[in-house]
Amino acid sequence: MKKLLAVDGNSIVNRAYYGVRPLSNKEGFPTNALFGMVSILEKNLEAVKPDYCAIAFDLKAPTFRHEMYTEYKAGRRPMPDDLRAQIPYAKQTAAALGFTCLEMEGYEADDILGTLAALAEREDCEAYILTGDRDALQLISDRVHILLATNTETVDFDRTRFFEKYGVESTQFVDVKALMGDSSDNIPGVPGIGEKTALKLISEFGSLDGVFEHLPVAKHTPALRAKLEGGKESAYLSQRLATIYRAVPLQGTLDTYAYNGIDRAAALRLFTQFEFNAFIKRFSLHEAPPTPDEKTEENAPAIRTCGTDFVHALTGTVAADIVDGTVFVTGGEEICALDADAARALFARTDLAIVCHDAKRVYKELEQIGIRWRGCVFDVMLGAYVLNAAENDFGLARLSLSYTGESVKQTPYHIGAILPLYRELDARIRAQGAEKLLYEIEMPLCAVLADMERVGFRVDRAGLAQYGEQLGTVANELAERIYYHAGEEFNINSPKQLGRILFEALGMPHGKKTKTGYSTNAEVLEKLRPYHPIIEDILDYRQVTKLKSTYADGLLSQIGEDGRIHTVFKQTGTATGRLSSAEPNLQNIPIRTELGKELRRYFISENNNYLLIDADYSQIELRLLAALADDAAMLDSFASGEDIHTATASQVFGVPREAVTAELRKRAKAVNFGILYGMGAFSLSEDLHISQAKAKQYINSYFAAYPQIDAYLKNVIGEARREGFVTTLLGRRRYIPELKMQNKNMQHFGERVAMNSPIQGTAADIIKLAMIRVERELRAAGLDARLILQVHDELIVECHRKDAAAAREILVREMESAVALKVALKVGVAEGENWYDSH
DNA sequence: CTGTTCACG
DNA sequence: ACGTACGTGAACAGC
Repeated sequence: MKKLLAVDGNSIVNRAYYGVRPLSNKEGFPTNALFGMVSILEKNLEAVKPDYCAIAFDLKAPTFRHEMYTEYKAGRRPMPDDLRAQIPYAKQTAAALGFTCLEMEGYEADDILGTLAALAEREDCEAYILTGDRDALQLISDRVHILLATNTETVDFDRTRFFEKYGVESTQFVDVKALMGDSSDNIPGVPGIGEKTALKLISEFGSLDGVFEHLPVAKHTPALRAKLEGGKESAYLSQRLATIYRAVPLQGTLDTYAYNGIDRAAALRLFTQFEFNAFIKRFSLHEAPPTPDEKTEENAPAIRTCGTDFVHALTGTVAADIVDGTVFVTGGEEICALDADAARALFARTDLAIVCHDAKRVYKELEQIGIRWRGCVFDVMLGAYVLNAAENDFGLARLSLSYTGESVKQTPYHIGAILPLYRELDARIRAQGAEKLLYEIEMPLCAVLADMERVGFRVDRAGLAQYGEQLGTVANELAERIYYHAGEEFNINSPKQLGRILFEALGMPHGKKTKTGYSTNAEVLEKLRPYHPIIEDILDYRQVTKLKSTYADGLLSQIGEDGRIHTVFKQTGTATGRLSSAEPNLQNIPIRTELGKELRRYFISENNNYLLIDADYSQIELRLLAALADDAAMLDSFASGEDIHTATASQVFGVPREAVTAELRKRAKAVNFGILYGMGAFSLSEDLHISQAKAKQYINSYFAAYPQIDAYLKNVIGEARREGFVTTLLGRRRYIPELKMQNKNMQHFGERVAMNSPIQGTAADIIKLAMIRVERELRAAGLDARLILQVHDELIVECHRKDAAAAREILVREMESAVALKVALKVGVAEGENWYDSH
């Protein structure tokens, strides 16, 4: 039997809106109801596998029910603005998913659904009505199911299920409503009669008519009889209001609503706009539609237009195109299958400007086949990152759609997408004054990063393995002791099991709870230390197993055949402009505890003839805060060369510098850090274990001591609110949609982001510039030295001993002079045979 | 696949 | 009543 899926659009969108946490795209447009709707529709398309699909919406205009009863649906809270804004898109989106959208003046969505259900019954078809509204349950019949969507699940109500739940037939449901009323629709019912009484009456007398026909003879309590007598008229009005009308003048047969699958182009366009990347993936919208027959020849028209000898050789490997003398290249997975000679000829040409997507990858892939090429003039991925670092998909497909409105599916290589994208991005970058950032920082940097990744960092494999074994022994001993204390063996790594042991078996007082249970993090355990010796063992166990699994074992598995670890630097991975490091992450190698710091002894130089030189910016973020805010007091402190936290302590606590104790300095340091993050009194009080009042007092004193910092931070927030984004020194943008959201917590988060991002991002701009200059100077001086790692404010160079002094000088000089600000940038430097000694 | 925890700047 | 300092990546548990 064929199946119809008919959806109450308003009801489902409404459920979705309240069921899904607030979401928005980078422009601040709310998308949570849309997200929820797509999710529900997808699930039910999958479950029902319908032959016909329709979705009905209410219109604003009054319906026949309002004519009957002017109070109908009165007193409803108006739809929230951010939900209303999503409704037109909900219609478009449902249509893109293959639903025929229906709306009819004078009728509600329910009536349309009722009419469709009746149509389905006439055409011998099974109907599934998807709604969140129980009113629709009256439509249930042998052929009509109601899929009742709640926040957590969708329940399939058929006749049996309905009877089990309510004890009456679905056809009697309207009469129940007629008695009990419905506060959400403002249907009056009989005053004083609720659901229980209504169900009892209808099940006893069969119908509303039955109830009133038997009224003279039925043995009701006097009170009930009085209510019924007084409420007869209201009951019959309510019955008419509650009855879904099943003869809405719809045109056509069921075939009008035939389901033809989703409109991939439309869905991709909408999902891209909403930034529903998970759905783009789930529906495979980025893949070419499955038409394998035509693939081979027809799908690569752009390649065929590249009618020159060398590009011909690239067919099926690199995507390349020549337009106006420009070759466009994008990194493909199979680039290593290139004909090397043809590629060498292509990349040796100096008369071509070559534009890529993900140039670093192209550089590295070419290197695999022995071609060193660093000549990309524009990387569309980096171009988009400069325009808004807060995006998270910088894939070519998404960029094309967002910036040129083209969906790229004509070839697997997206060739034609690159030129229009390049033109659009270049224009936008110039318009926002970020040319220098792209052309002088990100583009040259990606070449530097490609080299750093290729060179890698040597690791002492045997030493690291031995360290790992020691950790293993210690972990086992600790585990035994923990089991002994607990009186049983359990998985210490499972917060759930650990919580059970600590807070149930051993009965310790639990602190915070997480979404899923008790919190067992280090902060909580620290407070439990005095209660039981098991706590110390657990903390030690956590530390030791973390070191072993993530670092000892984890890093060992990543050592290449050359004895070195080759991390991947992600250049578009952070919202602030920083790099990130992955596979493995070399930017989070332990240093804060001695046991962890030992790891750094196994990060070594190439051999005895080489050294590691480690240079790091001292307090770069605080210095930038002083400079960006142009705060006289803090600039003075830096200019005088004194310890900044001591100076802050002196200012904030009003004591002479000589009187600043270690404790005061510690507190000032916490405040300095907190300010960078836009911290509030609560967090500072937690951090320093002081009262919130005291913390507030510290913050007030701080801003009194540094009034320009206060003004600067307020100003940044105001600007971010007006413009929608914040900018770094070199013009990198981060859009902050959170500032426009209704949710207060999100707004506060947006404010903290607005305060922190320009500082963190400017520091990132600066060290990137320094990296380019350092690498260039090392080459220019002909030194046997190269950059191998960056850790946000720190650069590591591997260098032959004979060149160490020169390399060290270049590092410090180029880092300190990368930009000229009102504050000096200071660099500390050290060297050694391993990272432990060189830091 | 998500949540928790913890490593870094 | 809630949540509460910015930015990351990896391992593990458990659904």
